[in-house]
Amino acid sequence: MSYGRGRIASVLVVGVVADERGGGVLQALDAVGRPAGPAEPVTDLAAAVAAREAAERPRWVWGSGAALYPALLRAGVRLDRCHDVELTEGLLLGHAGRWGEPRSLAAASARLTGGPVPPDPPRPPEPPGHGQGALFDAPSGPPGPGIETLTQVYADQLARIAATTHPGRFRLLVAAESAGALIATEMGAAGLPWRADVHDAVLAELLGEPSPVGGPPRRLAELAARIADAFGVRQLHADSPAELLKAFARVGVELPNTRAWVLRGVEHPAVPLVLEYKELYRIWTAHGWAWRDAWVSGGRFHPEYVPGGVVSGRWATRGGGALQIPKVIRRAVMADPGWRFVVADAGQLEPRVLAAVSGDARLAAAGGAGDLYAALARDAFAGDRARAKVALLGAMYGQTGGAAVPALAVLRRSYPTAFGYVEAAARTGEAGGLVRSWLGRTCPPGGVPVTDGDDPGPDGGVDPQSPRARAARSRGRFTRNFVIQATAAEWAATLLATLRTALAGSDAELVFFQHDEVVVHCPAGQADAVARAVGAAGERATALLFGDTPVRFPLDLSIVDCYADAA
DNA sequence: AGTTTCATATGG
DNA sequence: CTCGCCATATGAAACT
Repeated sequence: MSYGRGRIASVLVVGVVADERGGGVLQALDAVGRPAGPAEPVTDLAAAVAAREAAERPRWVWGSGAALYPALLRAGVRLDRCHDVELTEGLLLGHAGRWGEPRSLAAASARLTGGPVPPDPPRPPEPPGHGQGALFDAPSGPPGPGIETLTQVYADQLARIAATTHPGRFRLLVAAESAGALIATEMGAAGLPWRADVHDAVLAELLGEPSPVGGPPRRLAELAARIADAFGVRQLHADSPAELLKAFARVGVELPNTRAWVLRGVEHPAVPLVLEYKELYRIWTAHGWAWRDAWVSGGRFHPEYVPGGVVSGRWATRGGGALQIPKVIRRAVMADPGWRFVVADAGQLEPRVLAAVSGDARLAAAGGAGDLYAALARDAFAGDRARAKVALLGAMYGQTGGAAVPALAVLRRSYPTAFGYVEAAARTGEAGGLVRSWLGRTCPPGGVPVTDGDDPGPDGGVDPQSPRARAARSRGRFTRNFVIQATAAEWAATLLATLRTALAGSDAELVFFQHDEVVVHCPAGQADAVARAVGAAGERATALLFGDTPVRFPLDLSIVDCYADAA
């Protein structure tokens, strides 16, 4: 078996719009977005798209993959690549400093022709029981933009992309973002294999039997009683921070809050009980029986992924908390019989991104090692890996206090170029400016710059305590981290898109993606080949983004039956 | 009664 | 002198 295939020399481009009756219009386009033939009205859009995909595998241009692709997928049509006008418009508006303006095809067209710009319609979540109803959900309002509108906006977007700071990079960003929309739809439809019986067993082991009346399960009720006992009271809601604070105060312990790390520093017989209660209570409410009934069906967990749902370009999810599945609950994620999971995790992704984008040769050399922190420690921290790590993380997050301060000074001295890179991003943000990721995603604008209209302090400077100054520093930390986090998201999205292409036509399916981690479900006999394909996708992503860089982006790969067993 | 904010947990 | 980034989800508490 082999994965991957060659590129076709010239990629055909076909625009597509849907009508409300399952039909639509196709339109071949040339390299600059002009019509390259007559518009082709069709009555069965899914069939027409499927036929064209099989014959030419074009790049599809459409208003919104989130709106069109689910119905195509339900009809059994899988597409190789697309240009998503709505996602691209969001990226272009951001690049132009017009973050937050409506980004729909209709809005983009209105800006082009000078008409009134309609606000983006709220996107209703896909109903959990999808699969019935019209092939393409009939919009309740007036008919959507036609094929001429689509082609005009597409051509305009191509021109605007060409005018960005780094057009080549921006094209990659648009391609990755568009592919992400396809993958998110496919992944949500496929779902993550989920064994309800194993989930039940985990819950029974942790929580005891569920209460028949919907109250807390047995072990939680027992813990609550023992906590009340330890405080010498009849009853106590351990999940209420206020009650807990009062209870501790009565036994002479004054606490600022009831966070776990605060409680851990307290000597009292109730503490270990409370900590256990918090942990189990969380699992019961957020990932217990009710969660399973709502989100798991047919042996799969079906979250709704939202690519680009986070300002940094990371994916979000709507409902189900798919990106916060606790480690213990991952025991329920089991491969089908005869199948395996290939789990790949990009270790130390963000510091490696800093090494690659900052142009700091010394840090880039360290980034060539399998363990960047260890290399950093050998190079500049007298072998102290822990100190090297807090220094680098502190620099990327904007830490200014605590034990990291001396380590940060070492970092600044040894890697001035890398340090200066994040410092510059922070200063730009503090001053109210915009920063961009490596491929050109732009951060949202901030508020008013700190120096304008702020009352001078006693020494004539700006009061660092003022709300405005605090907000400026907060925005500086945001922009400082944005240039790293957003670029890391781009690397991961590029890997994912590359991997999807490599796996196309095989039995392997992408079933999970979480920031810097991807899970593929495949027949056991193909697991080794899939693992190699994932590794190759990582190398391809590195080359596409950074070209010839000494920085490596190694993947921790494991082949497992159960997600919880992944390294 | 319904909505918003707070506190706390989870994930990266 | 305060000072670590991005999120989602829950229930309690505080609002309207």
